[in-house]
Amino acid sequence: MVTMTDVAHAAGVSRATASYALRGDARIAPDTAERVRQAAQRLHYTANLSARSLRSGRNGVIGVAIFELDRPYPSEMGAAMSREAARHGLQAIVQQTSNSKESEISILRKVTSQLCDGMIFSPGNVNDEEIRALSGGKPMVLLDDISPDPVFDSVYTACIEGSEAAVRHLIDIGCKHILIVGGTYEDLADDGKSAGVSIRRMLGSLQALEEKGMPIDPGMFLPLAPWDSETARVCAHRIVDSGRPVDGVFGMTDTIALGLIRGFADRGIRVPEDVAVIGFDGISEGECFIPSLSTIRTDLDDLARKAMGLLLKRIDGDSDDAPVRLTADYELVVRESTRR
Amino acid sequence: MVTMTDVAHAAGVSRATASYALRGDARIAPDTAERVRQAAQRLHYTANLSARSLRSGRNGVIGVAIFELDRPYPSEMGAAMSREAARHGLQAIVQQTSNSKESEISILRKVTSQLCDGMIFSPGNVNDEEIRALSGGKPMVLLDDISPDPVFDSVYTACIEGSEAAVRHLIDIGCKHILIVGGTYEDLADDGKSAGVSIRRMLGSLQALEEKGMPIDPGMFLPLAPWDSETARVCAHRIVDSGRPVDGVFGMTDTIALGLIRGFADRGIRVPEDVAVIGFDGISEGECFIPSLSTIRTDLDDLARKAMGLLLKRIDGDSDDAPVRLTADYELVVRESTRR
DNA sequence: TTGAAAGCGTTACCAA
DNA sequence: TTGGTAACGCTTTCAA
Repeated sequence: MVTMTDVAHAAGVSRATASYALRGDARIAPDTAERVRQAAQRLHYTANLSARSLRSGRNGVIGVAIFELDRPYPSEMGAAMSREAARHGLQAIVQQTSNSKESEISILRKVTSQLCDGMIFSPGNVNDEEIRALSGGKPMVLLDDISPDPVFDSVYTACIEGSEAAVRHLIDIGCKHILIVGGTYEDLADDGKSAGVSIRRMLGSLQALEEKGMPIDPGMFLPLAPWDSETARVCAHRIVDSGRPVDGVFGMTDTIALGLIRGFADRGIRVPEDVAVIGFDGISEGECFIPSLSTIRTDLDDLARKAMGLLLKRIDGDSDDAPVRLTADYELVVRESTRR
Repeated sequence: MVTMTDVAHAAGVSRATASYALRGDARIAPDTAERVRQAAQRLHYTANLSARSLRSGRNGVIGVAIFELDRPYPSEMGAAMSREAARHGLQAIVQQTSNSKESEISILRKVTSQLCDGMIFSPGNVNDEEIRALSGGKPMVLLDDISPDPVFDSVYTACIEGSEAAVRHLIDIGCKHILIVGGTYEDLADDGKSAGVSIRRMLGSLQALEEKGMPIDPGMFLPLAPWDSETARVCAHRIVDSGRPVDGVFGMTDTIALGLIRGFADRGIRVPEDVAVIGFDGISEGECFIPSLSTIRTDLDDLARKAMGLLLKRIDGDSDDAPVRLTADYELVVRESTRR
């Protein structure tokens, strides 16, 4: 391994000079700096990030923790974060929490442990207080934080407005018998404030129904666990087999919506002719599907920009303000699954 | 930030003793060790990985570099690697190379830079020599390395055998006019040895055709760049519009195959009734698609197990052997897209 | 404009 | 069984 000492030696300067030269400090004479750079290149020198981090507390690495790497939405989000980090000359490292508390804790420790300068984190099973204790004061931005009084900056998906737009769209194209898949009406009652994604998507749906003067019936809300396409597929079978009238469905994620369409197809129900289906997220899988999926697309580039912006501000110490909450842009994307 | 010194102080022992105690060294008296552990827990101590890495050269982190985080196959692979790392008590960090040389180099530098103990790397635009120069002697396992004389251990997808199985399956179900999408026949000629994924998938396809005594025509092989579903969709349009007879298609990746099916649907061509379609990879998206996609599924758990096994052997210094090459298991999965 | 030297938090050697 | 101490490679202050 070639170290800074080697480079300094090869260039005939001290370690300090080499360090300054390589980071472009103005105090070093141009020709000295050039000599050092040449030596570094010749020796294939790369800075030891552990040493740098240990000494200066910074290493240019941003941690991104998402639920599952093998699901489209979180992984597209991780990709957006990586791109955004690169735009700032930083390197993102992505870790999956597997939606387990143990794993979330282990990842949070890594932040404390100086693996990265800060972290963007999707909390699942761990609350703000636990995060604070584990973060050791390192900057952190949360995604869709459900804490009632926040400790960290957070960026939200536009669950309420987006779901409202989704259900409004179903009503606008003439749906009379709408189903919302992903949560139950009962959950709405006991949870006034600490509203998770599922609750907020129900709230938005309700707003659209009320606004349009549609009848509201608790039976319109169907729970689903886990939120995956196979479960949704089975759910669609049950909907059809129950014989209840349905002409529009809002799946709380695209993955759910695609599973529903697949389940309807299994029973000979056509989308959009018999039932219109709309999802939420905007994963790229929906574009290629047959029929292509209408959805509320979260602008992941905007989400990444906002999250990274907040994080970098904290990292640079420019801000000691109270926690900030931002919401990512979204857009209604109308495709074949609701076109009629 | 609470350090080992704080813990040692709180437990009334020296730093050295605290260090040994926390890592369960047998030399420390049980009650001393317990006292140290209690203190560490009470103070929310977490080891500084940078310091550990700097001193001992190890920090329990494994790097995984994949092309794109937002494509199903690489991200499912990243997930498999993360699970496998966790099974060994290690933490995987995933980085995307965005298939750019600059980015691959920047990531390789991170290995050298002690961010992780070793790396699993999908080389795209960087050759073995460059990797060796940049890796600074750190252990590395490559995926589908195309180098003629390898420097590193490598794990391969079963491109040749898998593609052979795919095309054989098309022939078995009665296809007479087969197309292979993802590479051109001309590429086969100049590239005898350093065979990339595309070339190897063509070679396997050819073997099946020969074995079954089917006529071979260079026009059967259609290039595609980039390998994504939108491009494949357009390709399907062109196939249909050309009017050539086709009753079976092998898409070199599932993403290609799904795009082809979508493109056929755009032109009213039914899969599998008019054209049977099979892909390669086994991404979960194919299960839910309409029709569900037949494919050669790479066993990603097996791939991860083999790659991690090789890497850990090198990290532990158990092996100074010549580079090892292993191949991941695969399986033919027959679904609706070739069922008739 | 450059160099010497002091640490950052940890581990590992050696001595007690 | 424990403690002192010297590194690991880098950055940064202070002097020259």
